[in-house]
Amino acid sequence: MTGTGGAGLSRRERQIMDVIYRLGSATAQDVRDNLPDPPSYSAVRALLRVLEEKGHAVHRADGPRYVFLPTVPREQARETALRQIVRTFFDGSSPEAVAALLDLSSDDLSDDELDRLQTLIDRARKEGR
Amino acid sequence: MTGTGGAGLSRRERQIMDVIYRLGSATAQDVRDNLPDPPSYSAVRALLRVLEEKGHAVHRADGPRYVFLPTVPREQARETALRQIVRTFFDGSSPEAVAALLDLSSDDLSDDELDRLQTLIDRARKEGR
DNA sequence: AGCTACATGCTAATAATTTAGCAGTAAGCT
DNA sequence: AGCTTACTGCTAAATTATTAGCATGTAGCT
Repeated sequence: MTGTGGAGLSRRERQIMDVIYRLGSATAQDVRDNLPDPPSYSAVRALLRVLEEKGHAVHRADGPRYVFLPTVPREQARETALRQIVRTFFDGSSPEAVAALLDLSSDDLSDDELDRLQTLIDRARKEGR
Repeated sequence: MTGTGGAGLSRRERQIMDVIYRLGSATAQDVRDNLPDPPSYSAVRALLRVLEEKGHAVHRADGPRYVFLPTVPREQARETALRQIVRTFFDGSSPEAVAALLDLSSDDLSDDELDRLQTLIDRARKEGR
């Protein structure tokens, strides 16, 4: 296997996939508008073609333009991303990660959200025994 | 600005930084041992030199060899990483991310860990009012 | 002291990524 | 209909990233 290998995406490829995941779906123009240090429109399209060839994205025609979608569903991709972070930065301990995440945003947690987390913890407790 | 720009690291560079963060610190050999599709020892060292030039890592002499450390502390780096994921995959909602994280590992959460999370939630609740 | 093993620094070649430009086509408007 | 605008596909060039090799230095051992 050549190119970027099975291991990962190149810098731009990753940036583009991030945009697509963030927006859910995106046209070449959408992508360009959301890219740091955006290159030419042509460049973006070339990268999108590469991503399609590599199987990371697909497109659907929407009128005159293409809308790009990720092949790996968002939920699955984010799970992978979370696992990666937990492994790299939290010694594989997800509770540590949860703690950090709570810390990160304890300011803007609404009561509803706290209730929701409470429910999740209660559920985990039941399942655990 | 040239090179990888302010935006991010190349594929290998990121892989290497991940290893360093995971191990806390690492020699060139450590890095190589933990790299997917490991290239030659020389290649690893060249990359480490680049990472130093770009300011992402520093080294300290440990006897005859160099031990590499990240310049950005782990805690700060993981915060950045978490924010990035939350933004890309969870519409900026960290509670969603927490929920996914709990889901991801509800099986292997110990009672102690659950207690700890409970405490965190209680604390957030107090702070919020 | 001499040998071995394992480091490093540096350099140059190769491979991959990233980019922009040109030509063509369809939609929408006046 | 003719014009403008916004797309696409493709290709070729420039820039970056990635790699291996060679020369050299130092610690540790016999």
